[in-house]
Amino acid sequence: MTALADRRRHATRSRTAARRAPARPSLPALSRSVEDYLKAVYHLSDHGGVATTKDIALKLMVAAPSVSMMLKRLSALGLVKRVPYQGAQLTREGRQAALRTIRRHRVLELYLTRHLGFAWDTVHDEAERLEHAVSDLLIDRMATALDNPRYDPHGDPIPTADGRIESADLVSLAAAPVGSELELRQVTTQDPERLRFLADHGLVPGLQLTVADRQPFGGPTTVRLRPAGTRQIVGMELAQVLQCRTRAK
Amino acid sequence: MTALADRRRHATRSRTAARRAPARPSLPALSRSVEDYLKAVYHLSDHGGVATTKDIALKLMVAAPSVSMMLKRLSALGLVKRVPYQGAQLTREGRQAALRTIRRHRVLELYLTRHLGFAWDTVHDEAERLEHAVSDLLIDRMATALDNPRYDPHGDPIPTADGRIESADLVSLAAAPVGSELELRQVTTQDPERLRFLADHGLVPGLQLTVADRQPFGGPTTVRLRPAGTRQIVGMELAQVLQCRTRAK
DNA sequence: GTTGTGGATTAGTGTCGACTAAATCTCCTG
DNA sequence: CAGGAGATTTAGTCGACACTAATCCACAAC
Repeated sequence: MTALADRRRHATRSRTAARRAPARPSLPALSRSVEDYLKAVYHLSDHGGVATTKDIALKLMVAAPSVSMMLKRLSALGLVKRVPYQGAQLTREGRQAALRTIRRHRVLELYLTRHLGFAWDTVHDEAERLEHAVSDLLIDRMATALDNPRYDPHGDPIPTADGRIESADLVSLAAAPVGSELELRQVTTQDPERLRFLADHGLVPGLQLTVADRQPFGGPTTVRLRPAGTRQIVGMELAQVLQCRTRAK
Repeated sequence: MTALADRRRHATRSRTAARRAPARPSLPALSRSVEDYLKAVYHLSDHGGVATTKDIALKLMVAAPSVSMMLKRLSALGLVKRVPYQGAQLTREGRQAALRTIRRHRVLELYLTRHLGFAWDTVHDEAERLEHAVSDLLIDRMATALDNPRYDPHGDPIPTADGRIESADLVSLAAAPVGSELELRQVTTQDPERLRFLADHGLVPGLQLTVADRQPFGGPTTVRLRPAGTRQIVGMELAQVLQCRTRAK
């Protein structure tokens, strides 16, 4: 709970004593909806925070009351902890379930690009539908065919089959100081248009670059690409989406 | 209609004048359930017959009233023609939709066996779930990667992207006269145990064989395999599942 | 402290697709 | 041609998930 229930705990007016969730062994077969909600909560409460009803509703494009209802169900299933009017976080089980779905999604994305000729700006929607239908066995076969990859086409880390995920310490290109020598690691957008633009300009994970210049007041950033040495001007919105690792000088 | 509404047409007590279905252009995005029902009707009314409520219910493992309800909906959507208490057949549109789903299923089965190391007795369930989630684009990519195959791992013909399907004129091994020289073309079971047995004994599509002997009264059939010349005894139930083409002597 | 406002929840519905129980129809048989 | 068996449909529910409208809570601002 941590960030969730520190104060105003009494606001729950001691509600019906949280039912036991029977410690599911492994695969209770979650519905598509449940998986989507768990993913949303995972992404929104990413770094120790709390997912609010509104944010979940926006992300999943449903009305707020639908979220309230579903969070109540997920809470009864033992997949989230929530404090009414405050927000929700995943339990350990909920987190495992979310990571299983995310693993499926990311392995699928990579497989579609590597083995079936999809461009990186078109795989998201396909993976979004398939992630609810594939078996873990199929995902593992795909992962094997891909040589157990660690990152998807956008640079996001792929959770392992046993539910571990790498947490990288990255900095947005928009926040990196001028002069930084960086390696582009993740591209955190799914907008096809942006992705196509980025690919066209060589801005894909693995790229080595140096921050050459930045206009003040959120203006564009100029980066120098390695090894070619060409320069590229990246607008603010795009720079925010490019997550980088600082590289040894 | 043909076989459906020849007699007892008045049994419909002139019901509310069949609503217009608005001649959908191409892809109205059918639900998983609808696709399953269409497939069931397709398979059950295969050779000009009629699919009955009971048979559909058995095949889909649902209760009969669920089938009645759904057939009414499908009829309203213009996907089946039905005569109450008699049965249902697909319309042209329904048949196209069913073939689209079947194409997806069979391409998936073949892809899973050829490219991801699945055995032919394990692909059915996986394909059954995936067929409702994959895009036509993905299926076409898989088909291309497979070099536009004509048959799935069990020998069933794969419908083309524009909805044509090969109709083969096959005879069951159980019905082939002694002395026939045959090529095994299709294996019409999805039972994993049988499939494993068949594969273990080399009884897979493409096999050349000769009917050497048959016990009377539905007893086992003995076949001689080509080119090895070894003999194999096949029980009645299995023989019925092996569909063959007669081969030039 | 009261109060206003925006976010959250409850209340009440609707749809899809399943179910059981109770009619109803078809068609075979005597 | 009357009955009856079995298949089919109707009637009434239910659960999962969505919605809108109305109410409720939290928190910041006075």
